[in-house]
Amino acid sequence: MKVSKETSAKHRDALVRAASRLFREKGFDKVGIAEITAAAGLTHGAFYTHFASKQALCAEAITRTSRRTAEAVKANTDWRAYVEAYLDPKHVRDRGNGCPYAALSGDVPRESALVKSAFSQALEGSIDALADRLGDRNGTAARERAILSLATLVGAVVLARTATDTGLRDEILSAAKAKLLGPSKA
Amino acid sequence: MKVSKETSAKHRDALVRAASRLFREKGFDKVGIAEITAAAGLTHGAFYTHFASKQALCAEAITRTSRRTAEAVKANTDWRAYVEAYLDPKHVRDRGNGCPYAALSGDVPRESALVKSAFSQALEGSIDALADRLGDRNGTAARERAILSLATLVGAVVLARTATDTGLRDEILSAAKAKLLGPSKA
DNA sequence: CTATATTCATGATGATCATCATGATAACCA
DNA sequence: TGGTTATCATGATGATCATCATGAATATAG
Repeated sequence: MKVSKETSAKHRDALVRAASRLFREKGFDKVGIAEITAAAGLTHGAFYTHFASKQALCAEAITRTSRRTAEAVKANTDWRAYVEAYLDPKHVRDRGNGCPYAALSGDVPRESALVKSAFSQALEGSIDALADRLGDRNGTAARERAILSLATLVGAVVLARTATDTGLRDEILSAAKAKLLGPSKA
Repeated sequence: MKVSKETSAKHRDALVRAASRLFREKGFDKVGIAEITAAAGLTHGAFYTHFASKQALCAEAITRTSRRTAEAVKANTDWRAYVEAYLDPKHVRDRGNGCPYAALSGDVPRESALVKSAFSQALEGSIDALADRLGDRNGTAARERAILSLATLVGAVVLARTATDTGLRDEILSAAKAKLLGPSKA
């Protein structure tokens, strides 16, 4: 069953996309090759013609998703809207389509160097994009502001996702919103 | 090989302690029953006389560790020192003995309801303890301040742990320190 | 002091999983 | 167009793992 170069490329892309979503949703360890290939409309046999290993796919999925994240940051013109969407219960619920940093940073330190370095580079890129987007303010360097905003956003969503009751969840989200969009300065 | 009630209790405690450390260090999925029992000086056969399931042990390990965390917060009298230790590279490196929220929040949403609810209750307790400790300030309620501090601390350490190079890691830690212990107010 | 119940060790069991082997099909190149 | 090669499906394979079964040993109750 050979397939045209074009179709093969589509399959590869579908695998990376499916992996990206499933990894964010369930974590690296709770998603198998069979599940990923099935979600891409293939069977497990097709996997190793496209990727050297599961870890290699992890790395690629991270790179792809975080590139999209950085692009979204650069394209975005309304910081307030961005933060509000980020800190929305919908984002807390929809892990599979949300921020890769909030979804995966907990797992990354335990994975292979390949995955770690893909993630770390991706994070650098997103911090750069965010720093460009935010700029200096009140004597705090853009890069520091970017790092801080990211840490607060990620920390809030990660904690909010552990809440079993929506009261605590919303409290966490509101506190972060108040801080980031806060009383005086954004 | 029956063992005295006292010894049995010691074994149980050793299991919970070993699990707490190993789970924080490697995550729930990357630690097996055999590894935990071995770390406690037993074999896998001893496990099910003490716990109904791995998930039950997860829940108990979470509860125990976070109780200790909350107690440490309550006992602590030097907030600045606490934050500095939390945001120290040593804490970033030593996952197994560090903050359970930074180590496990990423995994918890994917585990069973038993684990989730243990974690969520634990988090509530720690927030309460921190709120008592911090108090109101600048018109921001203690509880909101506690949640925000926790989100920033956890977000910073979680992100710092993903950095492959110490430059980015230290940048993240410093930014959070500046924010929390900041220019004017602690 | 004896009978019983409990704790632990050894050793299945069945499930899951990443990865590999093989063969069929069809694209692509000469 | 025919031979070659790449891509996919089916079906191992070997490892890992949570959990259970069994038996030995001894603490503890009576």
